[in-house]
Amino acid sequence: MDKFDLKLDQAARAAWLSYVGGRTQDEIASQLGVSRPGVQRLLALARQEGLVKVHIDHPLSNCMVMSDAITKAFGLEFCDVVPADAQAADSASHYLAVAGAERLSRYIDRNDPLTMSLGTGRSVRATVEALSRVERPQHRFVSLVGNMARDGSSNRFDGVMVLADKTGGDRFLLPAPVVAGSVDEKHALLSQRLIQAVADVAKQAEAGFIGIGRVDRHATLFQDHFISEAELEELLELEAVGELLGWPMNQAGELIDCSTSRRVTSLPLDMLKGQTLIGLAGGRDKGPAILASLRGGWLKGLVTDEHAARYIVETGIDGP
Amino acid sequence: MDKFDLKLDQAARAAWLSYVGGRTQDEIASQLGVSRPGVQRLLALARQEGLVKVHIDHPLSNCMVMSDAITKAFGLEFCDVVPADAQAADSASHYLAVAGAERLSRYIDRNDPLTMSLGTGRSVRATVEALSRVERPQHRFVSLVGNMARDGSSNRFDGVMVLADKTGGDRFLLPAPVVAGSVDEKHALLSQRLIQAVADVAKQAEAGFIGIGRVDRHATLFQDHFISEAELEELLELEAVGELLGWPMNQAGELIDCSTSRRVTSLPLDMLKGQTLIGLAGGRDKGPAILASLRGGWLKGLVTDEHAARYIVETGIDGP
DNA sequence: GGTCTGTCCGATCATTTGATCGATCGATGA
DNA sequence: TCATCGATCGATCAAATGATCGGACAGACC
Repeated sequence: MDKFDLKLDQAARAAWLSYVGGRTQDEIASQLGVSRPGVQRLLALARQEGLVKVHIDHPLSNCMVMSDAITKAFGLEFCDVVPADAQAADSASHYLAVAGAERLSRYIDRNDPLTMSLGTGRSVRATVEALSRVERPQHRFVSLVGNMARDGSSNRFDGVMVLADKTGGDRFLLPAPVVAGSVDEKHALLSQRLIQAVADVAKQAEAGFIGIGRVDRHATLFQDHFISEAELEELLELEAVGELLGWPMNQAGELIDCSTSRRVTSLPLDMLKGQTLIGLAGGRDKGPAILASLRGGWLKGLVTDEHAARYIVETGIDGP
Repeated sequence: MDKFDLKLDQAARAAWLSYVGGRTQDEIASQLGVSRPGVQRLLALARQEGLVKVHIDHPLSNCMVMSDAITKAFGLEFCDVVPADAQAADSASHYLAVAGAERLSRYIDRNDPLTMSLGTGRSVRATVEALSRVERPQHRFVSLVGNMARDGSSNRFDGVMVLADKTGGDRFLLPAPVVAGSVDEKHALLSQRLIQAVADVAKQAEAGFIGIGRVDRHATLFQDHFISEAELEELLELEAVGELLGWPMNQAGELIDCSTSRRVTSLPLDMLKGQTLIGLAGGRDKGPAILASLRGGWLKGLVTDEHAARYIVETGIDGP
């Protein structure tokens, strides 16, 4: 045992010289009188035994911890967690938008022609608005969700519109309401050549940025009158907690089949499993919805904030 | 400034991914959307700004033994001994600074308003520079030593300045030279309202971090022209071996009364006996000075290095 | 409006680090 | 005393890192 302690002592010394002193392993080797690989082993030992404690002294380090945990737990390609701003609740959505825009611009900046799909929602809208103007007429942007209200008016501020305006790219809108009036209407809509053409383009998209909706009294779907109060009640009855592109899902992320979901005109989520779907949502209230989306494995990337991330980590990843 | 903060944010992210997450710079680059050299620069920035804190969590048995011996022998509250580095004497002061900063941050991190006093010297300066930035505007930092040179210029990089900048706390500087030109000038200075006000704040400090100066040909006091060659000779004649805040003392730690010491404007050491004075100094050459300070009982804590510690243990504590 | 300067960015190369594998030394048992 | 097993050590190579350089962009000044 004494031998091991001696080694640990030397390991600690090597760690000091390396991490605090910034010496190279060669220098440490000559100082401690061992070979360079020997120093290597000492350092490995020091790390393994937990002698080396690294602390990043910045508020973001919290976010990084959670981001890492979420990425690993749900097999994402990335997860951006923006810091919560205690004194300015309204700016939280702005942070989200900036972070989202940064991800988005990674795709847009490319010169090769690109097809990108977009969902709807405040987050998506804010994200594209936060994007800076670049000339990319070769790109194509396509809606994954109908952008018409029930009264036939079309949302002028659809994400696709703004994005196409900013880049000069082509736009493909889905001229349909999010939720059709009846199953028959839905089938009628979906059989239209125009809509099928848009759907075809959407299938070719290599990535999609979509919002994540909660399903409760404050649901966007309900507040924006895409679904009626009775329909909301039915969804709640069936334990829906969130929705992606209008498709409701339960806590486990399983799609819910019901009278409402049968009338949703958006592209089926199954069809999009091949492409990189990126969720944008923040706020503790959205936590359950985001967690459901992650559990269902629908997303490849997530941009969220500290509040939601904390909910997800605490609720979704505590068990082993 | 906003731009700089954003950069720092990203630097923190990069540092986290690199040091905590163990990713390679390539992975970080693709994750943050910058080039690899970009990551490199971010990491350099993070280190430079002190975002990265490394702590080696192992008591080196050698250091530990001496630390214990010194703590007991001189009735200290603590004694930190950092490992020595054979080559590269310059980095030794960095080790000291890291250890000192760790002690210092124990005080600073507190939320209740705090008054701390600081001496001058390279060690103190390095220590505050190694401290990470924290927002603590409620704290007050006060000089124990005049921070003006004889030509009237004031050291912009006084420890108090840097510390106040880093925390946003209040600063109280002593607008006086360390050693006045004459006894009359000293009294004139000390009777100034302004200086008395600063002294009053200093008396309220609950802890002070001060350097320990040697008195010989390489004395800081002499090299920085705070005292003349003739004055140095006089001090050596009187067997001065060290000084605290400019107050010279002999081997036994007794203050020396002489033409020089009568002109020192710093706060009297007696007045500070109530507060926790913590000495920062390392290197075998500083051994005698440190030992004298300990023997005089002026210090409650010590941060030193292996060299000085060995000198102290061998010279000062050999008899039982 | 043009040019100039300073700053920032990314390609390239030298250095450092991490990992593998064969060799050597020591311990143990016949 | 010798053989064998095991552990540790150091040579070598691939990967990762740090540093330098040339070029491009933005802002300022003329």
